[in-house]
Amino acid sequence: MVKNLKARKKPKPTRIRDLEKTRRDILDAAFMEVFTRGFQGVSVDDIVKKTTHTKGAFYHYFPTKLDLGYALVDEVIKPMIIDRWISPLDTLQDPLAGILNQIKVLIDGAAPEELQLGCPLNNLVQEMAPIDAGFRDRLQVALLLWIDETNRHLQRAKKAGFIRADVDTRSAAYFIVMAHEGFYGMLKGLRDPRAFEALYESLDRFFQSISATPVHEEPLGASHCCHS
Amino acid sequence: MVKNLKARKKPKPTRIRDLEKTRRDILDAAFMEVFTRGFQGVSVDDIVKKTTHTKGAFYHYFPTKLDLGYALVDEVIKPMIIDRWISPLDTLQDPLAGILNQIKVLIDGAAPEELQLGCPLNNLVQEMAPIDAGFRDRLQVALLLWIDETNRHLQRAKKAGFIRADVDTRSAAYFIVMAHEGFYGMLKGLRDPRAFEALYESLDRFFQSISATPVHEEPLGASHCCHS
DNA sequence: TTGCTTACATACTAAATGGTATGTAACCTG
DNA sequence: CAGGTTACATACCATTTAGTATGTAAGCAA
Repeated sequence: MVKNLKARKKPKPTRIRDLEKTRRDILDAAFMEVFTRGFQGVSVDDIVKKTTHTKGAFYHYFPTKLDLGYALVDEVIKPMIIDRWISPLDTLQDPLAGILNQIKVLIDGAAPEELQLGCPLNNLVQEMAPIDAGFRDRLQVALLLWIDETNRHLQRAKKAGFIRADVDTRSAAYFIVMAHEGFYGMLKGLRDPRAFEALYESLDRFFQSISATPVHEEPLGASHCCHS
Repeated sequence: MVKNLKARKKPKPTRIRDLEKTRRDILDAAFMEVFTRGFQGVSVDDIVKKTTHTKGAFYHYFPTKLDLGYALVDEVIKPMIIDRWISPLDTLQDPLAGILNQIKVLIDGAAPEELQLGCPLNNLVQEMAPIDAGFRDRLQVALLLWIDETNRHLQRAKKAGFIRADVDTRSAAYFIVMAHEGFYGMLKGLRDPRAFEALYESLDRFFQSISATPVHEEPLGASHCCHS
């Protein structure tokens, strides 16, 4: 009866089955489970238990568990990289300062227990890249996307005079992504908050070493260059 | 008969059962398996298949699979850290240059397929730290060991005048260990050899930024400081 | 309304998993 | 050499695992 009521309003108003949503539900639940316990650490049953759906739905959308993993990289993690680390820099004049700031914002905004889970991309790289070619290829694409987009911003910063002319922006982009991975990885291993300060300070020092403007808006101690 | 022959030579010459060796065999095989496929990715059966022993031997020495994992951290990985990253610096005047050099030596000396396996410590941190407290504690101890010992060398370098006086050696030690983890992690994800050069170049730049001697024996391009 | 297709739910299976029970030969102590 | 203990090997078990077979209701085209 409720059904009829709704059904008469519009031609296609009530969808008891929401195609997009079901798939997305499974994908989102899978992301959280895999993020917290690793791909090999969660079972398909674990994942569906976290949704309102069942195994039938799972295997309707994903032929195998591996295919779900691949979808996780392509449809959840890649957009997340863009969303968290690339897009926020779009409107900034100096992306270099923006990257450091973004790290601080995301670290400060995250719950401590979330921080200990590390970086979703890095987790999957460490766990799955050596043992599955499908993961390996997709994770490499995701990493290169991050590096390429970071490089784009660095080139822009270089043109604008924020980065010294002798700096190879691509190498720096590699390093920045590497630092992210190492940073989150260390936070995961050392639950010491002092780790954050130490790492942040050293990252800042590196950024200053490639920066054309020796002092940032927030100088950490004195200027680090040319005062021996 | 061979047995008798040997047995007469010394009081306890022939050991059909070698207590230490059996345990070590299992530990070594487990290390390689876990290193390549992850702790959750290998089964106890997998491990014993790689040895000449059986499941009975395994559970004689290790009460559970988790206990084996803990032993891996304490008895294999921790000594490996000292062996690979700390001891080689003992005889060097300038540990800073030594660290960079050691990275190069170990990377060059490793087979490409071994490099793609990443760092044994980092692998376990990423996989197991969030899901098991026993691993978490031991891995943290291992990381802090690495950081503390690195710091010791940096303090020595600072006293000897190789590191600038304003540098916080402990922060730098954190950063160096972080860079190792990130470095190996990236090499694992990006199988591009150019990644190594890019990362190495940026690492070198960071080291120069904390170094008191602006130019190393192998200057990468011109001096990076004070020539704007 | 009819009838076909899609989107799931339920029940099941074969294999793998961590762990145990039990047997047995090696080793030590007396 | 007798008797007990240690160091394993073998066979087994309960549970979990990815994946499948089958049932069924929703949605749609005619």
